[in-house]
Amino acid sequence: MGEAREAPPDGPLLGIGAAAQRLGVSERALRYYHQLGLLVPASTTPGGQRRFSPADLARVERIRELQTLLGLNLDEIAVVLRNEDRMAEIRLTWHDERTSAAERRQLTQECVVLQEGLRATVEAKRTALAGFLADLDARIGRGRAFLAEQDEPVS
Amino acid sequence: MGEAREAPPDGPLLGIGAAAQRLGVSERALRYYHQLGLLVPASTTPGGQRRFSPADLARVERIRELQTLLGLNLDEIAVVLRNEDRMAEIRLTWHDERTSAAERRQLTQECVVLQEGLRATVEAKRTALAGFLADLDARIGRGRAFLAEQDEPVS
DNA sequence: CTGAGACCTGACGTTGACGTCAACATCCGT
DNA sequence: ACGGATGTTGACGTCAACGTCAGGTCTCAG
Repeated sequence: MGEAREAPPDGPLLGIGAAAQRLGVSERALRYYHQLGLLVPASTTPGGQRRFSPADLARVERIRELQTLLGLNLDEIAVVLRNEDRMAEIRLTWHDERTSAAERRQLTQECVVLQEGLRATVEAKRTALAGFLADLDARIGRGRAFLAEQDEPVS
Repeated sequence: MGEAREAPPDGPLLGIGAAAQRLGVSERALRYYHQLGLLVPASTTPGGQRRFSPADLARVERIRELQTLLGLNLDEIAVVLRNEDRMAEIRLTWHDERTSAAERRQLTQECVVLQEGLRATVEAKRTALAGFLADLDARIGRGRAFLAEQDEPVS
């Protein structure tokens, strides 16, 4: 308990090129996410270059997931991520500090409500997808039946 | 058998304004879909105005579904729809005509393969969504636990 | 037959999420 | 200390999927 004060034991920090290559995204995208405040590099060199931690990379993966899987735009993703950040922050200052339990309760409440909103939309999407799959399976089944019927013309 | 030759018993045909309103999309979108060949109105007036059948409306709903649910772009959607159209067409000329059974078999085979490709991507998406939901539930669970713990400070 | 809508075809504008290029700055191995 | 790889900030370009005019045409109730 207490490895380092303000420096979480980051693994290797990557320059923007390496990070981009590892993630399979463009450097431009990473700069863009930074510009929007979606992604703040773990540190920057005195000269102003971005250095990305593994946690940063994970965050980018999450961004892409929210994009491709849920079809959220970057503004919506910002909301989701800010929420998750607050939850994490609250858990960090958990038994710590006396920042008023009631206040914390309030924040947590808000976050939970928002997450449940997200959950609902995700659930709806999954349900719709299931229906879609059933439909597809029906089509495929009919197609396969057709093919089988032609393989054995006379039973 | 033989209600009308080239006129399937369409219900009411709608003008583009009514169709758009009923579907909750813009007239521009409908014209755009038509322009791309995604949506061909059931008929057009001698003066060149589009008249949409219920089947056309269903098609638009499917387009939107493929957009929002699967995140496909209109080109990809065109592929999917053309496929489905061919399957339907084959089923229509089913016991009819002598357009070579082998040929039909070939087409069906192709369609089934494509549909299965789509199925795979949809399935993958659903799986990913399930993982996502589990993650969300975990977060929400932790939040709720926090709140409950504060409601009963001493057990 | 007529006129108020409804509709048509261009043609240009918009928005989100970057791509691309220019001109300059920084980092780091030797 | 140096130089090539790597990075930085603007600024403009792009692409899909429409939005938004303008200027003319079609439809259909009365």
